[in-house]
Amino acid sequence: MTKSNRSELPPEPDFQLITTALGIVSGKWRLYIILLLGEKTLRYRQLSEMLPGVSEKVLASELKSLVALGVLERTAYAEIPPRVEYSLTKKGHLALPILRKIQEIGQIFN
Amino acid sequence: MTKSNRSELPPEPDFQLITTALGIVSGKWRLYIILLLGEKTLRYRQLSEMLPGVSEKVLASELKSLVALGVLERTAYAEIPPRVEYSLTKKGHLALPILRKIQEIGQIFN
DNA sequence: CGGTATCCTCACAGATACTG
DNA sequence: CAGTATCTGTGAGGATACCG
Repeated sequence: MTKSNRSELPPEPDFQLITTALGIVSGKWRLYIILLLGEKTLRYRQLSEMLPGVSEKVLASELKSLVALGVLERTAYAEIPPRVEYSLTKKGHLALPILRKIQEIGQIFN
Repeated sequence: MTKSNRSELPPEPDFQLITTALGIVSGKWRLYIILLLGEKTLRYRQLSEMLPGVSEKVLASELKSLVALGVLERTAYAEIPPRVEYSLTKKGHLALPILRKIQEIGQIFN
């Protein structure tokens, strides 16, 4: 009774949900990558240039993980030279508003 | 011009904010600890029992870090046996709604 | 009760060189 | 251009024993 709770979170923290969520965002570059792709689709090289300091290996493996998690979508075009674009999936877009909000936490504690 | 943007986030991701935010939540038990204390003040032993699987050392060091970051408050009572209570600071309470929302990301990707 | 003090280990971030 | 392959180190996280 009381009222419907169709999309509300339980009042108590849920360890499973937290673990899943942290699996998405934890990693020095992940959140940044997702937020960049939340604005527009980008090519690998563009991402690499927008993230000075990240090594090729780390960027590639983070992208691969995020694709596997269903956050990002990878589109390869059969051209020469090769072109690969990364964008958010539907789920990624669903999560985007919350992911953006995480930056507000940074504002509070800066 | 346009409209006021007193508390809005910039459209582009801010690496500094993201880094600060991740420094708060990243860590296997941190978010869980914060959300538990978001509901009520708890003693060390209570936290320890609500987090089966966390070792004494890890719990103590996570609590210490969160206190240092300004998320938690530690109150020790000069009693025997000793009593120590942990609660959210003002900043912690400010961040709480966003921190709770992070669980929704888990719902999306489960 | 509320922690330290030690010791361990292994996953993962990073640098660099190379390839389809 | 868009990645792999390989090697390396660092530190978060953990197990256990002990202390004020």
